[in-house]
Amino acid sequence: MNSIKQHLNSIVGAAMGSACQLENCNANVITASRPEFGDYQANGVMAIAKQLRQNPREIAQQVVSELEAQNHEAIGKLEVAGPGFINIHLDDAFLRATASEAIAADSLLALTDEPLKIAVDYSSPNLAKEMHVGHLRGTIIGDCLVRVLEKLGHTVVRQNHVGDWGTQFGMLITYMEELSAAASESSAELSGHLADLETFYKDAKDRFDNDESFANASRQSVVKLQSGDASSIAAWEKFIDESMRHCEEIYQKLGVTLTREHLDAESRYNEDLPKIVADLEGKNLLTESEGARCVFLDEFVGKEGDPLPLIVQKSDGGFLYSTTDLAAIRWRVKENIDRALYVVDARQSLHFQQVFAVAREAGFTGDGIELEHVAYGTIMGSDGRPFKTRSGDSVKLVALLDEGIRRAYELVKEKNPDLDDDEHQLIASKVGIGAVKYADLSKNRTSDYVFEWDSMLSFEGNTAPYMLYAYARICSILRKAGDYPASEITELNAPEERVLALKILQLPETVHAVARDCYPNQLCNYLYELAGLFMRFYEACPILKAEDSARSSRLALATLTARTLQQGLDLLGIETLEKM
RNA sequence: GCGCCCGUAGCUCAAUCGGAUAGAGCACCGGCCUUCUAAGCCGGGGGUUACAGGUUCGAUUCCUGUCGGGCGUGCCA
Repeated sequence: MNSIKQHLNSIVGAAMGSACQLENCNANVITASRPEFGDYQANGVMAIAKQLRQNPREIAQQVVSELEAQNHEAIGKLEVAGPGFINIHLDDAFLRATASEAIAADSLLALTDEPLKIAVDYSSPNLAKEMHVGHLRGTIIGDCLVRVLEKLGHTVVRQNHVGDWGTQFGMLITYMEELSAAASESSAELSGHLADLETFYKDAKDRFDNDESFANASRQSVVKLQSGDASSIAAWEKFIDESMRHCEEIYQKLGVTLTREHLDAESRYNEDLPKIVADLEGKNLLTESEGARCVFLDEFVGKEGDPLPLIVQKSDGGFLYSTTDLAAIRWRVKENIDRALYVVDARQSLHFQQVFAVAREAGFTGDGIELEHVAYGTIMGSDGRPFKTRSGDSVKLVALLDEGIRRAYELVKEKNPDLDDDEHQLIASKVGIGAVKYADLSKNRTSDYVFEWDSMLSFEGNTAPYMLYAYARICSILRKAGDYPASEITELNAPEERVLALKILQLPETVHAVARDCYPNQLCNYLYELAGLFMRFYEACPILKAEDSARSSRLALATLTARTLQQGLDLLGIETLEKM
């Protein structure tokens, strides 16, 4: 299905064009700000009138006459209001027909006219350590965007840019080898040690800091690893494999679509890195400064007005994240990627500005791959500081998710004591995980937000449970309805019915906006409104007890609501429940 | 010092890239279950959108300044 807003935009825009003798008029159609203004409103006339120095109301009236003459089936009534708004009331028969079509079709969403190849770089944990809250937003938001883009028919390349290379791995491998040598441990026992990566890392770091011979061995290990020494590589692979297993466990628990095949490990670019530096040099972009090899661009200024470099090679010869990022851009261009999204913490925005600018300057961007830093804010504790444990450590993601499930379990048991424990467990895991994800996705991506168990699990307001509950209620009705012939929406007489049907038909415009702007909270807002409208419909309009045609029409409307909720939540990465 | 982001109800958050009377939830007060799941619905109070200017038909949104906060600012990722 196409978006109604898009449709109105194009017909109103065309009418404006012919009324004003202009091409490409932007009708600027939005959903009406108040119910008495109709369903949609076109705001574009005022801007055009200003440009032409004409009376906006007169132009609006001309546009309305033009549209009325064209007799569009979607439009029921038009009126000029205020300084030059055009209020649009949709035609009821059109709404009924469109909603009925949506039931017949499998999905409310049509594929995009312009399918692109889009790379989404997200999650990106460092395999030396365990995943923590710092990875939550990127993982969740990235996964939502990936789902949305794929649903619209884009080809999506997920890239999990894990950190699997660098000096710290020398230390970890050395520690790992030391442990296995000391106890001649089997690999199973070794896994036991690695099960708590955080402690493992700390212990290794302790050895590194306090034992000179261990530190030396670690440094040598790095050199051996980088020169391709077989046994070092084998140890490294073992470590990476084990660490990756931890990530997968979390992805699974979180219901995220990432798997091993989406790995875009930084080690993959190892061989490209010297070439990147050489190419920059060849383009006269490279400057040696304080022993490091840098690219200076005029637009970047540091402290005291000094030029600010993007360092691509350290004075010790090592490469950096920036070098890998440049290599990745090149790879994407070679793969004909049209758009690359970097779902990464907002604190790295300067880094990306620099990398993107250098890539363009060096001609690495081909015919203009679109590079976007999809920045997100920090998760804060209730004290307004970045979210940490009481002792000041970063909160492990496993622990966080388990706590969500545990808290949900207590609530589910209390609310619905009749269900058996298996059901409690299942509901708790979906509700707990859904609550955590939804709490994140429903906030404006770019701002910091406060992590609060109580509000995300209080099951009230704009939360996952509220929507899951709405869905479960519908399922319950449909179960009780048994066999019913509901395939058409034949009446939208009650205002609650009409408003609900219209909201359902607005899913496409919402999803397209998310695909364009990468703000998942737009979808959350939409679903919250949808669920709220259903709740009101539910209170106001009996379904099972209604008379024949009303019953079947309302069952159809309920079915369509359920599907829309299910589809919307699925795009967020949240699983629905038929009972709760 | 410079750069980026932010400041909306007591609290947590919205506001469809400039639209009409700034919306929800929590908390507070009051109603609704012999009727489809009350994890729900309805009503009430609560705002000079940090402050001061400017741009225009119209500003939470854009510009300037002030105050307050966060982040970043050359060998981490």
